[in-house]
Amino acid sequence: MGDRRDVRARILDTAYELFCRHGIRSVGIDRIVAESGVAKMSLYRHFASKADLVLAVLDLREERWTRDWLEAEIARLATTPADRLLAIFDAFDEWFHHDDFESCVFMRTLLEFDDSADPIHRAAVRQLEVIRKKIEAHAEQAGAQEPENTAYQLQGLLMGAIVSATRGDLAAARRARAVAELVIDNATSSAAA
Amino acid sequence: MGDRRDVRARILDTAYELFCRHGIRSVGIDRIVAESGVAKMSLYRHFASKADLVLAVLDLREERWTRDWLEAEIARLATTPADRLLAIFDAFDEWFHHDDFESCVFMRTLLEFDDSADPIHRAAVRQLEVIRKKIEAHAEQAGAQEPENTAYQLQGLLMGAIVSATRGDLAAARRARAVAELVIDNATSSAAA
DNA sequence: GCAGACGCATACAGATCTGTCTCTTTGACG
DNA sequence: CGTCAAAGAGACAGATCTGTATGCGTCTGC
Repeated sequence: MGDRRDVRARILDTAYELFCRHGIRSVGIDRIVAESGVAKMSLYRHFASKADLVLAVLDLREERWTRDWLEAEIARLATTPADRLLAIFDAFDEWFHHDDFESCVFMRTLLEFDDSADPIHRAAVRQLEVIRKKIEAHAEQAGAQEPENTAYQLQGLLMGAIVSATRGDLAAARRARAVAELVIDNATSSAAA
Repeated sequence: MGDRRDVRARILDTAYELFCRHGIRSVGIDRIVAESGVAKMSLYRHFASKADLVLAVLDLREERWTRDWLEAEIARLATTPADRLLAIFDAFDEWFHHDDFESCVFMRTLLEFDDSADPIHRAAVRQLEVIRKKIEAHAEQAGAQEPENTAYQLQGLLMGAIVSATRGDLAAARRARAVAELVIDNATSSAAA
């Protein structure tokens, strides 16, 4: 096999898929080993522990989902700053309609690890903050009066929509988008008053 | 001990506390047995399996939280139908500020059990629907044009706020309340237009 | 070619988990 | 008091989990 050099990548890819789809605790090391076609000792050579692997997967999720996918979708779907905020909801609508919609691993992990001192819990919190900061930057560019507050509100809408989509509501993003319009109008128009 | 007759209640109480606080998978039967001071065989005499106990806890949560607590708070905090919708957010604000805020076991369970055919997953979905139906009834009484849509939107706000509170945002309910005002105004005032 | 690192395979340790079995004790009721 | 069902206590089975140890093949750099 020529993939001698990217054993670490194979492990990480498999763990990424499994953790994102099924959560952390319900996926065992043995399953990751089996599905990645790798020796268990190779996994523990590259990652000190399961927790270490989880943290690596959360970072990879930031790279692939938050940075590469979400930002690209926002840029693709909208041009003006105000449209960009709404485009997040359009992107989520597409996401929810994917056949293999896997829900949000950050929220899943946050709820699964309830100890706020746990590094895994903290990593999930941090990843949600990364997303909120991106929303806040867009809100600022769109002229929101209180970008931080608006970002909190919009992210709340997004997270609620994810839970709704996870229980099978495919219209969740569109419904949330309608609310987001009200929020954005209110946050930007109060300047004119 | 005089609590010979309510062994089942002691088990259920302990499981309720532990499952609601820490989730399902991270709480083992042994811990429930130890903390309820009951013999393991007594637990399995009253509940066929752990899954059975989980379903009983979800039902108990509906009774205690959804029916007894939430409805009572709504009635206590508001009198008019429109105020009642907003009172949900006020109740959540108090809930989030409890020292022992335990997050939402329905959402936690929904995300923890990703198989939509699993009875536990389905029970969590059903419990969230029960809550949405209650919101819908209040929305109808408040004169919303599309009570179902409004209920979906308000519940999305509530669920997003819960995630936010779980990551430590104590202002989540107040922020969501401000958005809810926009939603309710929009849903009820479009009749006048 | 050869040393050493890397990967595969697999057995294993030790913990934990669900669920069962057995034995003893206790309490309710006739 | 005697009976019987329920509860307590704890060992146990079997599965699964994380993590380690070992032995063997293979590729790479020198």
